Amino acid sequence: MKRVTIKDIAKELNLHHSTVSRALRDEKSINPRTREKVLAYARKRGYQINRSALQLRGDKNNVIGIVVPNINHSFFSNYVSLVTDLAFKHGFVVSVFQSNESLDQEQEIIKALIQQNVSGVIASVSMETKNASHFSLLSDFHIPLILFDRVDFSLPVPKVVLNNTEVLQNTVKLFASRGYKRVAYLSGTPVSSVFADRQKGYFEGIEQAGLSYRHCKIIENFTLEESQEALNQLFGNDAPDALICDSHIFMLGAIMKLQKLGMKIPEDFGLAGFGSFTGMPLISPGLIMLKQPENEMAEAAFSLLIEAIEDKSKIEKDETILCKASILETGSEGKLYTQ
Amino acid sequence: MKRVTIKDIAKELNLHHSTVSRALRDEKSINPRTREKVLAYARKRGYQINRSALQLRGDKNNVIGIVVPNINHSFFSNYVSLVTDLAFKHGFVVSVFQSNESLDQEQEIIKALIQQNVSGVIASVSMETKNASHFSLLSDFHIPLILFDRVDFSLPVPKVVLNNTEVLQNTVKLFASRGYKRVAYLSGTPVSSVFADRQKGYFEGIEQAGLSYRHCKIIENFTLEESQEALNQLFGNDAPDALICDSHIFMLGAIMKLQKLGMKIPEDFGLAGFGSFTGMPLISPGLIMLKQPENEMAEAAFSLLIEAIEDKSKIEKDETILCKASILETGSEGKLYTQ
DNA sequence: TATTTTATTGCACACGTGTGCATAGACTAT
DNA sequence: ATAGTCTATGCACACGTGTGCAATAAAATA
Repeated sequence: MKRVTIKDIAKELNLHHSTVSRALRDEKSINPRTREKVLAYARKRGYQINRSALQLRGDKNNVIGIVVPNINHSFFSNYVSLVTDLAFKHGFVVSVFQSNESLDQEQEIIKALIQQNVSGVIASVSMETKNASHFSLLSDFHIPLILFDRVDFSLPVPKVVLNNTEVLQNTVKLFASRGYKRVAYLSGTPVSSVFADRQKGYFEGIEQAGLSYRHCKIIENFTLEESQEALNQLFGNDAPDALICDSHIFMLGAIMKLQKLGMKIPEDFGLAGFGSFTGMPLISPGLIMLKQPENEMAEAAFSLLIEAIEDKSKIEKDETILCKASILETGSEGKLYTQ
Repeated sequence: MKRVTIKDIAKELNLHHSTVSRALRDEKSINPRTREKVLAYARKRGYQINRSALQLRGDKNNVIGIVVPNINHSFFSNYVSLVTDLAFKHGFVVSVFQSNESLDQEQEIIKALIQQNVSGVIASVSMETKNASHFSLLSDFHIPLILFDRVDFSLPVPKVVLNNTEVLQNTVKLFASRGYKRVAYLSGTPVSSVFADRQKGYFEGIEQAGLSYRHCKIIENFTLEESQEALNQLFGNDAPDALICDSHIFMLGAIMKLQKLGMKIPEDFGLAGFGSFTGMPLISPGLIMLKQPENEMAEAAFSLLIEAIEDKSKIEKDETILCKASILETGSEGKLYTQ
């Protein structure tokens, strides 16, 4: 009734456990007859290797840690889903942690990752984390780390990020080229590298397009309520004629606001934004969708990690992979502006 | 530069490793002066316990396995998020697996869970899994299992499910009481317990309400395209005047269809469905939302698991916790029909 | 002072696995 | 027949931790 081990098999077959171990690993030094006997008995008893024992010997335990601010967020859940599949295909198992945007929890998570002896970590830092130096504890334990999307550029590790600055520049310029003059922006707190970079891009884009109107509203929590409040202020006086949103929730709020005002997209108003939900293209045509290449980003992060796990000398490789968002317009079929 | 172990600390302080172990665990038999010395040095060197070694001794490793069909699905991502937080608060770590609705992968996952020596598992079985007997392998290894949402009632383990049959009965009857005569249903394949139960409830509800119209369309893949195809057939001839949807995607398709037909909700047509997305209540008022008590379900599953982990005699307790969905109507404020 | 109790620490083992080395037996070649 | 090679298996150790028991020293009691 107990879990069967290599020693159990050895005792049963009157062999030494080392012989059984070798047989199970298909070592050439083992007599084929013996190997068959061992394999047959192991199968019969449902033997499963004990990875804790392996790990204790110094072998890798093939666990990858994934740290995200919140799993229940379409971007991150998709990303976790992709990495989980990639990992499983490569014989890894994932441990998932969410920081809930809290620095304290992030620190606890790092301890847990170390105690678990994970083979490597991919992390997106929390909003609260201005300084991600606690992540360097991982390198003290020789655990490779890849930063993803929300990164701290001061950490000397490989990173995968979106071309946030450029996308905002291009979106503003696209609007300008279409004749919109008053392009506003609903963003998140610039503590996060993502939003800081985008805000930089927004202002640069305004500059480059020769526009004068500039309104960037910061939204703390990505809820419909907060976005509507911000929209009311924005439309109160000095209203925009185009808007870029950092979240599909903001876009939803904007669509509703515009419906109330009786304004049509894109004739009366230009609307662009990151993220989408099922059917959004069909609810309102003429939307500019800023699409992150999620598969590409996940795959890049994963292969960087595998590389670092297999060759630890690369842990400190301070390389940044910049993935390009595409700018699409909803309609009968999505039109591609930038790849 | 190497990871510091108990033995390292012992050597440095001229103590036996067992003494250090006891000091770190705050055993009363240790001299307070010694303990302080050990703690100070451990802190200084950044000692972190090695859970693999612990686990090898037979102690629990505090890893919980979560198996879902797909992480990137709002219901499951929310559920994984909730369980992850609960687990972390209780000193557990989660390993997440997705079966991609594939039986093969599910079997691989079970092996991985056993090799990892997880303390317990919460699983939702895949669509492809008609017979979940492979899960019983876990019990051979004395690993507690809780089934969640998508369950196989033939397995003698604790389960947490929604009152699927009842909800569909009640929704049909609610529509009937409001004067709708032709209530249709868009569902998933009844291989899954969830949809089988709901379909049963639909037909029972029709029966109990004394209606004659009955149209239950099965949709294989929950995409907007497939749902629109089904809706076109449904509205082709013998059209319904009310519809119950198993997914917010179907609801979205229906809303768009109704807009095209110029029909208003709820005056001309009754629409109900499971799942929601941000802002749905504001897109169309008068919707009947069938809301799963996600927190309650996650908490129930988690506490069942903890119970089973702490007292293995309860592993085989074949108990089913039935959580009640609420039936809400969107509007200025959600109106509650059933708790 | 002799003896018993108490306080603190060390020793040895176990958990499951893999590997370098030694050993034993069988076969080959001179 | 003796030495040498090859084949197959056993032995012993290591990984990091915790615990029952033994041992030592110090303190308390008689």
